[in-house]
Amino acid sequence: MSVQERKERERAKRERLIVATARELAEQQGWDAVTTRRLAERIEYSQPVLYSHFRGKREIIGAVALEGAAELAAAVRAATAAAGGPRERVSALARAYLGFAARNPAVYDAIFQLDGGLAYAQEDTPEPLKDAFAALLECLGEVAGDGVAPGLFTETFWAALHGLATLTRAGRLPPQDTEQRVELLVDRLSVV
Amino acid sequence: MSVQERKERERAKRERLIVATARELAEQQGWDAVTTRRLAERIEYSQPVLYSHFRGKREIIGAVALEGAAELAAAVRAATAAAGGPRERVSALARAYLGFAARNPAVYDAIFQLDGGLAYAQEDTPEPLKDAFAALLECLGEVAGDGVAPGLFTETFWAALHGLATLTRAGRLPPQDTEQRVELLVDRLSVV
DNA sequence: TTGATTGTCTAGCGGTGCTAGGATCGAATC
DNA sequence: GATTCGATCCTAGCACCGCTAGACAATCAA
Repeated sequence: MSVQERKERERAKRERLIVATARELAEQQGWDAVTTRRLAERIEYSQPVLYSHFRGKREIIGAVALEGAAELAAAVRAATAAAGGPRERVSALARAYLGFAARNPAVYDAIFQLDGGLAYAQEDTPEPLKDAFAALLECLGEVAGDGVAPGLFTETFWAALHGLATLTRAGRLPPQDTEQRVELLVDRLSVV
Repeated sequence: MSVQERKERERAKRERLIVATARELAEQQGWDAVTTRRLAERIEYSQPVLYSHFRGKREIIGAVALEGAAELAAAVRAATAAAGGPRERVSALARAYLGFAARNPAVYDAIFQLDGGLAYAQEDTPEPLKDAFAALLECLGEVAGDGVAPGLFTETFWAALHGLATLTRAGRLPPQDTEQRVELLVDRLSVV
C-alpha cells in the first residue's frame, strides 16, 4: 500500500503546484495570460495532465478562489481581533478587506468576479466561502443596529466594500481618496 | 458631393448596426458569444468590415458602453425628476440604477466591468461617461451631509450600488432581499 | 473605354480550451 | 529475472478565437 500512498502524495503535491502556479501567473500577468499551454509549461508537464486534476480552466480558477477565500477570512479575523471597540473593528475590517483586494487582485477576481464553477449563497457552497462570509458577519453583526438583520447588514456592507474595491482597481474611481470613502462608509453604515 | 454624403450615411448606419447587433447578441448570449465571426455573420458582412469601423473587439465593447452610459444617465434623471423630496429622490435613483443593471446586464458589464478601451475619471473621459456620473451627482450631492464633498459622497454611494448590482447578478448575493438592502443603503448613507 | 481608387471578401496566421489514441514506464506475477 | 498488464503521460489534432494580407470586384474620373 505504501507505493500507492506515495503516488497519492505526489499527485496531491502536483495539484497544489498547479493551483499555486496558476495563481502566481495570474497575479503576474493577469488571468488572460493563464492559458493551459503556459500553465502546463510552467509546471513542466503536458496539457492533458491539467485535465487529470481539474475538469478545465474553470475549476482551476475555482481552486484558486477557495484558497484565496480562506486567506481573506484569516486576514479579516486577524485585523478585527487586534482592534479595540466596535467602531475600530469595523474600520479595521474594511481596511483589511480592501487591502487584500489590492494586494491580490487576481485572487480577488477569482473569488468574486470570475466564473470558477462554485456555488455561492447556497447550502452546497464550499466551506471556505461560507467561512469568509462568516468572518465578516462576526464583526459586522455587532453594528447592524436595531431592527436590521445582521446577515442583511453584512451583505450590504460587503457589497459596498466590493464596489469600492472593483471600481478602484478597474480605474473607474480615482485611487487617491480611497481612505476617505472607506471612512464615510464605516461612519454612516455602522451603528455604534 | 451627394454621392459621398450618401456613402457616409450608409457607413454610419452600418456602424450603428454593428453596435446594436453586438449589444443584442451580448444580452442574448453573453459577451463570450460575441465573436467577430458571429457578429459579422449577423450583420451580413465579412469579418474585415468590422475592422474598417473599429480597431477591434474592444472598441466595439466601448461603443456599446458609451451608448449604455447615455441611457443610464437618462434613466436616472427621469426617475429622480419624478420623485418628491430628497429622500425619495435618492431612493428612486437607487432603484433606477439597479433596475438598469438588472435589465441590461451585458451593457452594464460593458460600462463598468469590461475593458472597452475607455478612459475613466480623467479629463479625456468620453462625455457620456462624465454625464452619467453627473446625473448621479446632481441628486446625491443634495444628501452628502455637512463636511462631506458631494463628489466623494457620490463615488461612495455609487460604489455601494455597483457592489449590490454585480454581486447580485453574479449569484454572490441571494436576489430576494435586494429591496431591503437598497433601503438600508439609502437610509444610512444619505443625510436628509 | 480605360485606368485608378475604393470597397469587400477569401484565406490564413498564431493563438485558445480541450481530447483521442498511442507510447512508455513501473508494479505485480510467474 | 522475464513477462505481463495497467496506470500514466505525451503527441497530435479538433474547432474555435481575434485579427490581417492580398486577391478581387465594383465604382468613379478622365
